[in-house]
Amino acid sequence: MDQPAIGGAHLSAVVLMKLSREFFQQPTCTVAEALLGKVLCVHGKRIILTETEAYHGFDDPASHAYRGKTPRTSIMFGPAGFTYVYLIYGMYHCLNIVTEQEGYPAAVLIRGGICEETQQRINGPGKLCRYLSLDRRHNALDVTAHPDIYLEDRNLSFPATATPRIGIKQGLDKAWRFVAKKQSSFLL
DNA sequence: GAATAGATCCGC
DNA sequence: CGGATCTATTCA
Repeated sequence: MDQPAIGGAHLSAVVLMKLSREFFQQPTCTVAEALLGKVLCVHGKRIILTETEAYHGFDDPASHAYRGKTPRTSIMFGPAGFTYVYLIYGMYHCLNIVTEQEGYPAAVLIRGGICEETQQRINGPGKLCRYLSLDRRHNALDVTAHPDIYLEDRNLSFPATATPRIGIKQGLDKAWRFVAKKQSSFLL
């Protein structure tokens, strides 16, 4: 266990808990919704997440793993907490975090958030990866162990609205996209 | 090998 | 609404 030391000596210590593998092993929609308000840290840049999508299982035609394991999607079948970064439309990258148990294909797509430093809103997975300089070199990294790519829990919880996912033509019956409600005091 | 559709974004 | 731009996957 690598829990932070929050013993008696700490005064105004902010509890910055790095999200653990157990967190990502939960059901994919649970993880996707719980990620709202969590902070994605990549090479020093911090994004407060406000929009995610779940892709999982064998009954989800929008999932890359729908037709079984392929070289590209094999990471989705692996253990939770690893990145799945792929190139889309020849020019953009999308960042996902693998969820659930090994052998079950599942991941959460990171779609948007707010840059902590500039308060600038970032919407869209392609723009988010471009902003963070993420590409396929960052595929299959363990976000529960990587020193520069991880997620933080600040004990914020953003109420979520669930909607159908964006940019897909199948699986529109599922409300697996989670967006932070704007009423949240944090989001002005 | 060739064909095709794609978890996007931007500009007209 | 179409173009950019490329590749994973499927089909012959």
